[in-house]
Amino acid sequence: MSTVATGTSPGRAALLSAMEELAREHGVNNVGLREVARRAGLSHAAPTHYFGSREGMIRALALEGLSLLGRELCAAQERAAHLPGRERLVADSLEFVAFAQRHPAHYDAMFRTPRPAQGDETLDGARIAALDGLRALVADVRAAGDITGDVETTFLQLCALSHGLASLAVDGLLHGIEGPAPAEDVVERTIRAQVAQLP
Amino acid sequence: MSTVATGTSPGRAALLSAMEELAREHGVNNVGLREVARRAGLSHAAPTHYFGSREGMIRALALEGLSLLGRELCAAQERAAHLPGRERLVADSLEFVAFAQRHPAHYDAMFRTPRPAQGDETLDGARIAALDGLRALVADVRAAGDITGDVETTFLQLCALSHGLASLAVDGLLHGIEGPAPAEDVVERTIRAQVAQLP
DNA sequence: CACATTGCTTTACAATGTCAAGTACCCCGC
DNA sequence: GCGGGGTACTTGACATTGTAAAGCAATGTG
Repeated sequence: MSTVATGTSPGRAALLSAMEELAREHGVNNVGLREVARRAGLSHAAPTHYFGSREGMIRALALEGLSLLGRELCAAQERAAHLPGRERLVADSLEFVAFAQRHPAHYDAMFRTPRPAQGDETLDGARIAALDGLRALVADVRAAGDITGDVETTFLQLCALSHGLASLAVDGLLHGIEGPAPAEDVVERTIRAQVAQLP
Repeated sequence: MSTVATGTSPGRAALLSAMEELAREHGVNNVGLREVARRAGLSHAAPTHYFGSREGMIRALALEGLSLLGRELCAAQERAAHLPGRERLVADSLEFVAFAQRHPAHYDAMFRTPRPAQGDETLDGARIAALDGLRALVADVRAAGDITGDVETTFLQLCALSHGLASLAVDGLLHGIEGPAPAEDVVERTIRAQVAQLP
């Protein structure tokens, strides 16, 4: 073969998980192809073989993370299905932030890999799909009469707030902006206030 | 000299502005010390001389950006001083997002340079200082009786929402999440809705 | 048995970040 | 007017990186 290889294979999976470990430690843009290969016990060119380039490898991590996020948001929704409408919004938003903290490397690759990697439509599609559960939830809760605001506006408010909080939390910036309270409490308080204010 | 050099000097300024150009084009973590030096017309080691390391150079860009942001948020506040309380909150939040779009390289360095660079207290201090105007504004507007919610919570809501929107906008992700409406309209609509909902 | 595909490896190269030393210039005390 | 010390760099070297090209064993497939 000349370029990028098949979908799954033990080597590929080993590389991805090695990359995740390293990105967790050093930040996603400080991981080297060769270091990843070393940790996975393969030759230095194995990552290029599977992912085509450094950027391709990050992209692969992003795709993996997006499908994970989609599943976990749905799972959280099911767990919260019996709660009142607004509580379901709180639960899903909290789960979003918690996901970012649990999988910081994936999260970086998914939503925080600046400039390049723009205009990749399968990546864009995966992002939309991952968030579609949340969008549908907002529509449901509105249909049930628990909130009355415009669905798209409400959805974006929740997305942007959650993404903002998640980014600050993952980068350890919350303590810089807010006081020294534990990050999780600050996040929960803010999201709760937000959802309570929704019209 | 052995390590990092003085505060200002023509070379240093040239390097910083070369870096800003390059970071705008390729994203902040794809700029190379040597490329910056080339564009500034200096030798490949000039950046190391001034900033000590690659990380130090990004840090310098962050500090520059933070002082800029602080000034511009204050300027926006003065321009909006005659408006009703909530409109002043809208104006300052919008200015925050607009700043990120006007100075994407600085913004990345300031708020979106993951993992390392954590626990740098002069950077943390500069971040707090840059946002202090907004925090004070929230307190003012509340003191005037235009809003009633807790100052810290309201402040964090606005910060996180603005940061989230700014990040999405800068990364070109808004079109992926929201429809194809121009980013600026989406941002304005969302921020306006948010401020209107504040208790 | 020929042949393509998969799953890598080896070799090679240009470019990068960083370190150690060197150089040209300016100012200040003597 | 001259030596010494700082400033503002440069030059040279080195280990390491991302990427490209070619190769090679094993595994199907006709």
